Amino acid sequence: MLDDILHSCYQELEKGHYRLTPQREAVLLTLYRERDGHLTSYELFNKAKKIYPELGLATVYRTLDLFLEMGLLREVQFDKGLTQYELRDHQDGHHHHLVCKGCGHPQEIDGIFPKKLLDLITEETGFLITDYCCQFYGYCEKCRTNIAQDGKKTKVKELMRGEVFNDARS
Amino acid sequence: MLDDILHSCYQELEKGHYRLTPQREAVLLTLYRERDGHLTSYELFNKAKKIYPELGLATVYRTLDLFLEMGLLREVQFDKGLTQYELRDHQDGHHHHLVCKGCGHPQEIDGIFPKKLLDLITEETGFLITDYCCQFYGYCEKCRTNIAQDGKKTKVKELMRGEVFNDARS
DNA sequence: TTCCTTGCAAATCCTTTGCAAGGGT
DNA sequence: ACCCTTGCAAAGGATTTGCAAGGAA
Repeated sequence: MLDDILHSCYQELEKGHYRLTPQREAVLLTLYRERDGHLTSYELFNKAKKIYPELGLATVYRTLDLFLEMGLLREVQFDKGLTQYELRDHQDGHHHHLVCKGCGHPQEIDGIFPKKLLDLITEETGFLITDYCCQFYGYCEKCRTNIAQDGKKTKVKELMRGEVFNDARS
Repeated sequence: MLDDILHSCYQELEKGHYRLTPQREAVLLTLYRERDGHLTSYELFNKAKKIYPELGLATVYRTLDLFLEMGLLREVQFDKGLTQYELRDHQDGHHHHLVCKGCGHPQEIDGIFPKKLLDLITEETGFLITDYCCQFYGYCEKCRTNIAQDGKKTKVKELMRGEVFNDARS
């Protein structure tokens, strides 16, 4: 699986006469290792740095832009000003997100719209769909329990910011 | 309709011993007037300023936070670093977005998941859904034509940034 | 008096950019 | 030699925060 991704990445890069540098490899490998989570650029930077310590943050951003353009990645935005990245999984199709307004932790659920539906939309609107993503907002089981217990939504919300920024999920 | 919104807003505010100040009213009215578009905080600020010229940008942000917490609004993020706001429409149900990767212009399409589906998700995951939003990415009719004609995706992409930031849609 | 609310300016956070240097081809 | 790529530091843009002042309850 990783080999597949690396290989297709290498091919894509070659098309544009780009190189597979150690920096880019470190970013890709990190994205692969953490493919079940949703990494912010900063989380990604820190983790990839462990593979290639000279890595600079700007390079991470540039690499992400490149990978995005190559269609290797997907950007997801759950929270204001926080962009998270995930490897696009060409095998298993799309998944959607359950974003908890309590703890901010995004769960994933599998699901795919029938191709018929997408075609129908294109037919009706002229809009050609290349990708899609659905977010469900609400409260996860854990937070529902917490809120039921002490009703302290606000505290949970503050926690969430902390969790996301301080990389507590790693 | 506007009266309904204002009234429910006033009630919500009262609950928390908050006030319906002219600033908040100006923001709300602007959101209502532009309910078919998707306003960035800055667009909102400029338009609301016409109603209440002393309005400050920080107040707009604070008001948006408040309204968000009250569930009056929805945040949508189509593009990195650009948060857009729209009044939540409790009458007509949900709508989804067709986000064009060419011109960046978001179209809306109506659509609603059957409540059965939402319940099923909650049942399976324990996640209680309070809101949801689906984005379809691709190319709108106009951009598809442009790309077919001269293949200049990049130029279109640059245009898009300009359009969004320079408030050309107003 | 109390405390919600505000405008302004400063601070902060995330992301992009300019530039000179490094390194394949 | 050419040009892709990089790290660093500076710039940029959006959002938040500190603070003193205004104003309703």
